[in-house]
Amino acid sequence: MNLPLSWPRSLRLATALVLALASPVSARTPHPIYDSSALLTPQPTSFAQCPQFFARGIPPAAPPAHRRRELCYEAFAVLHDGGSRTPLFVAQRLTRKSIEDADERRADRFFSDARLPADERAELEDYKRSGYSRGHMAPAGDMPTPTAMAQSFSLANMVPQNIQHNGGPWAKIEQDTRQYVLRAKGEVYVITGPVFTATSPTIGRNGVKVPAYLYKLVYDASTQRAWAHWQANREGERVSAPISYQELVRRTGIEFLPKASPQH
DNA sequence: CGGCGGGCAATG
DNA sequence: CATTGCCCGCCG
Repeated sequence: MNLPLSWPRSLRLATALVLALASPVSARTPHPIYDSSALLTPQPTSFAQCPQFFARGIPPAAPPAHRRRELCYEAFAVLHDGGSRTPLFVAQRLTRKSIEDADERRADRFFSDARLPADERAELEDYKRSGYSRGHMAPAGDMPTPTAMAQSFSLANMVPQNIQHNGGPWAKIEQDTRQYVLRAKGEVYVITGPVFTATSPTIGRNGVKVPAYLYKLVYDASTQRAWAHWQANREGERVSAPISYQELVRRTGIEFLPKASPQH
């Protein structure tokens, strides 16, 4: 897409977004990046409509539960849990090219995801002065387009994360993952999520659950090798040695890389 | 040390 | 509501 370079940068950016979203925007509509409804309305709410984020096109097999909702975004997919008001997992497909494109300016505009029912979603006030940071599952630093960058700030992509861990060891794991993808032969599928315990605390009026652990599964489709990072969500936690795929499945109860879709 | 990427909050 | 400045940890 080539828009006139004589236009102001903001106009070119806004126009590109409007075309990309293929949604009519009136003259008084806010800048698409800053309008969560325009950001999300065209996005499907079933994994069947975004299989590209899953290895072999097959989403993880999680034990059935109520108040779980599938959300597709431009560069990632979320299984959201209304009980914890957080994602259960967030899936991405990364390639060398997508990482090379991941040079967008950080959007830094968090928003509550209006596609979720009000009694299932986190609000900005829940995180404010909670002592926890809004920790991306699909990292902002992975996002290859302005729209994907903006969408990554949905609270449906966030969990309450220890501030030091998020900015330290966890950020390093995210960087290491990007470095791995830059050297990989083809597609790398990454699934990131929280793990709660019976005594997990909550934050805010809506009771957003604070995870005890965070995991990040990395699956290199070209080598068929998989491993997982497993980190306690607490201050002082260091980058720990990766665990096996099977050990991650055992700890979470989620079969992240099923060989085939479940039979009905 | 500076740059970068993970965040935060105060300010008009 | 958008800008701006700031903190922190990691890395070259």
